[in-house]
Amino acid sequence: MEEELLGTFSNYFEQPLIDEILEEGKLMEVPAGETIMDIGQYIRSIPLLLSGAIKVLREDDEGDELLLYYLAQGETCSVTMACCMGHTKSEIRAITETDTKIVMVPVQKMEEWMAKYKGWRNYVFDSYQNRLNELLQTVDSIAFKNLDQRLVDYLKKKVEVTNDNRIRSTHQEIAYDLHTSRVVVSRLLKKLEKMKKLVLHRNYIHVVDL
Amino acid sequence: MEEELLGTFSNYFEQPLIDEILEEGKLMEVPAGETIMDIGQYIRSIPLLLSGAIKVLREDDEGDELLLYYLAQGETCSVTMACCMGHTKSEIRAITETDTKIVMVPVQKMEEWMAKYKGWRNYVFDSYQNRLNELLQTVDSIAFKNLDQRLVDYLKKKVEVTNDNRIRSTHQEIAYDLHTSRVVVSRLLKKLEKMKKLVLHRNYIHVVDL
DNA sequence: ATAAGTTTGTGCCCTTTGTTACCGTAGTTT
DNA sequence: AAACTACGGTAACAAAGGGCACAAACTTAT
Repeated sequence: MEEELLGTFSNYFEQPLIDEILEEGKLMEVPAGETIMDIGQYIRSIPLLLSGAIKVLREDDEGDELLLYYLAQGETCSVTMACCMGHTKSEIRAITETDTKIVMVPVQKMEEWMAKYKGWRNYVFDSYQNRLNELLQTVDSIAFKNLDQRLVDYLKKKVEVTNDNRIRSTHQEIAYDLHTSRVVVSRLLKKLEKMKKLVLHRNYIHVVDL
Repeated sequence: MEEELLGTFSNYFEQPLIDEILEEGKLMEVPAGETIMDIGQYIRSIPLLLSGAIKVLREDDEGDELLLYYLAQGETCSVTMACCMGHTKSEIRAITETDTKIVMVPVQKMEEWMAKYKGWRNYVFDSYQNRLNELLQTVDSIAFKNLDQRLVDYLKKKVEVTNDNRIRSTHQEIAYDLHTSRVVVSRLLKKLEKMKKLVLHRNYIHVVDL
């Protein structure tokens, strides 16, 4: 685990901090598709993502979902951090998009390191900044763009994050992420196929050029 | 200024910090309707809101706007802070909604106090948390609600923030904030009037019961 | 092989929201 | 008073997206 920590975070973290993380953090290997955090849960540790990708989503009272953003290697979920610090319940759900390796750090340590390590402070702040910017982009996307464009953006992001130009999702799953209906997604995908941007198959989509 | 600072922030800030703010901060009194921060600007100081309210909005490339949230007394704009810390340009526009009193604190001090004062750290974190949550609510609102409900929420919030149940806006201004057209706003407002929830007048709306 | 379930394609219609156009009213300027 | 401007009301139409129904293609279980 040390090499991975070093490789991913060494530009942020000083050696004593790395040592503490090794000591206090708990390494988890999670397969794709697992819910590692859910709405309404209390959170006692925060995740540092060593490898893989995690999707973060929001749900309303009626169970309607919306993808907020993906977390990639070296990132952490600030919304979760915010919940930790405020000792409130989680506002979001996090699901592994690919197989992942995660270090879980207990909240108390996180607060302690805040005063103790400049590298940690910087990391936490940069994370907040990144998350805020991602959220702003999400807002832009749903406020200013139409579904065609949102779908294209979604597919691009998915290819990037999974590092695979075959998207292994059903139309229904995509519809949930974009908070729309399966019929609409099928329609738009067909349109993209006619434009030669992708090829549709059962259970996966081959992205050619978006 | 000291009394106002104390009144607003004394639950967060220790006395030496208050003293430093008094020394380093610059008090500004800004009338309603002024743009105090604009998209693309570099930011050299962050605002602490002593009194009044500020509206924070986002704009896309085509100049379409969307209200993100309001800042109230004792709050600060985390998106701005994030820009400061990352030394990037502002992602948002901030306009005074009412007459306001603001203390502007230079970025360097803010970073310095981060290591020095626990109260400041807590304040900054709570701010981030509040902003993230507000942004999540904004996302919920545009993703899951229809315009009727968004308009009602908007009017409620406006009454709360200005502490005035006469909303002094034209339909066009409301349309800009909600990122829709004037005609649509007029239509929905008329519907609300028929439901006895408000009374329409030229240049202002008398909110009765939403 | 057959049945049952899942996934996708598609036509039709409805609701919500956006657009255009035009009018009346109030206030302002000349 | 006439002309102009900003604001709001409304009708008619357009576009985007959602819902329903059903068929076809494919997969899995029996």
